[in-house]
Amino acid sequence: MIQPASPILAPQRRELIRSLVKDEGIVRVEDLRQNLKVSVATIRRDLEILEENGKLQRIHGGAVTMENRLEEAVFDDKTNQASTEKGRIAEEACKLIGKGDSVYLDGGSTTLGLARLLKDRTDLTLVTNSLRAAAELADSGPKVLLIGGELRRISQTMVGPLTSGVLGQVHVDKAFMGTMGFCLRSGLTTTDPNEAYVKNLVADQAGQVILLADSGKAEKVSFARVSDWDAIDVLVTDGNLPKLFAKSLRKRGLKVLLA
Amino acid sequence: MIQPASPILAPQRRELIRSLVKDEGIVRVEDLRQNLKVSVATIRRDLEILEENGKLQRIHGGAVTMENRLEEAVFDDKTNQASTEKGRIAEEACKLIGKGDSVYLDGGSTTLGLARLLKDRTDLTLVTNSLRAAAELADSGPKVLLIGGELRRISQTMVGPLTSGVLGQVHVDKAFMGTMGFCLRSGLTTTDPNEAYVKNLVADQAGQVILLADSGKAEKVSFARVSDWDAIDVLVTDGNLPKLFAKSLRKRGLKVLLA
DNA sequence: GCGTTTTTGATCGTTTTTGAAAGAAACGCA
DNA sequence: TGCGTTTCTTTCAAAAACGATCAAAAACGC
Repeated sequence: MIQPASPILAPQRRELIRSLVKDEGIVRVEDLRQNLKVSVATIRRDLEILEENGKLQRIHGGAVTMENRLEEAVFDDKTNQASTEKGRIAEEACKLIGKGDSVYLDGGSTTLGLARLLKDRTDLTLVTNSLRAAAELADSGPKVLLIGGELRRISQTMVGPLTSGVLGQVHVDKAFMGTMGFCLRSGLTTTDPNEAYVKNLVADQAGQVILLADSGKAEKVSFARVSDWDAIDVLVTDGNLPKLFAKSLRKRGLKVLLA
Repeated sequence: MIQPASPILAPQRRELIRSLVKDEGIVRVEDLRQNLKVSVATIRRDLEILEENGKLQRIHGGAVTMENRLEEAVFDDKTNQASTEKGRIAEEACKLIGKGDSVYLDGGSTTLGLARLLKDRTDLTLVTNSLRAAAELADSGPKVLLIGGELRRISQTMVGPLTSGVLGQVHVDKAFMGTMGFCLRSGLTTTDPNEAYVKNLVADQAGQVILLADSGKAEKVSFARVSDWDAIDVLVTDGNLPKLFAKSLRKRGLKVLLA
């Protein structure tokens, strides 16, 4: 049966606009009016609602995706200061994730970069203690499990003994860890003992432990000891790592990947 | 759609609507009226029933599948909607919190309002399954513990059996719970069984269980049963709650506060 | 068959959505 | 900067959809 131009329901129309913005990156009010056969007033109202819901960002004459916001671009640069290196490390790490894997994602900027690469990986199960990683994947992506625990404000991660509650009940194939410093003698260190506690718990039970750290962290030692090198299976870092350092780690049985 | 000469039975019609919504993703009241040859009043009643049974989600002019329901649109509408009432409810609830208390904060818009009022309460320990509540208190406020668990995207809460890991290790003086519907006969109900599971765990071990719900939720029944009224100690709602309702609850031993 | 309960359709007042119009603000260009 | 044009916000009224209520119709049990 052919419908004589059956009108579209309001929520359906808004969903249409939302996906259009997502696909095109930008839409114009006038285009929407012609395509959707409603008045500009209605279009504007729709955009207003969608903006309130955080689905898009209105601009003069139309709307753009949240990602396209200038503001956000600035912000992203900040988090990725050494963004080229950290981004490359994240991309390299991403290649290590197989289909259907269950992975743990530690807190930190490098691992956060990895989280951004997983938005389409609905095949994965992701365990994390990072609120930012969870926020990054809030709308789509893998199944997300958060470990509980005390919120450490500065890093926006969950730490401390309570984390054992959930961590004791799950297993991950691969754990991607961050660190504040790594050193041949002292192993891995971080600033907060509670944070270290979690990293240890994870490392203990993960099938494979993969450390993501830019070369700037090499030979840096922080306050809280996390673990020795034998807890680590793979190190993904950048090409500026001293060759002797890499060689020494490889002799200890680690796989060292330079992004 | 082909019509039998004889009228069809009501349950048969509803099943038809249900499968239509499932297939099409969206249906319009007017279309249903024409195809089913019944009045709009009947269609509306059918949709109402199907919605109560969790089979679909009503929207202005029709209905959509539960999967299609415009995610945050639903949630955010709620945060804005009766915001004055919810704000008052939150303020009233806030008065119940004593110095140094440990409190649990459930997910939902009303409890989120309460979270906003706690930014200066550094004396508290707050346990929550809500990422939004945690985000609200990300910079300052009480000590925050998050329970772990699977991330439920639509509500941005952690749900499911894994939550028992942390919840088993903590005790809270007061638990502030939200709900999708509360009803004298059916008690408390919500949309997701995993969500209900968490609410139950919390209610079981909290010193005092305080339900925050605007009167619009009264006599609404959702899909997943949470608990009976005897699990609740205090109900904080608004003045629009039918007096008989309040009276009946008080008779059952609940404290009913009208904000 | 008859009284009762359930279902249905109609009506009315209310809420939501929509489109139009007028003044304000932003933009492009000289 | 100033000016014309486009776009935006605000406001209002019409239209569509809604919930509540009531009476008629149908289904039901005995």
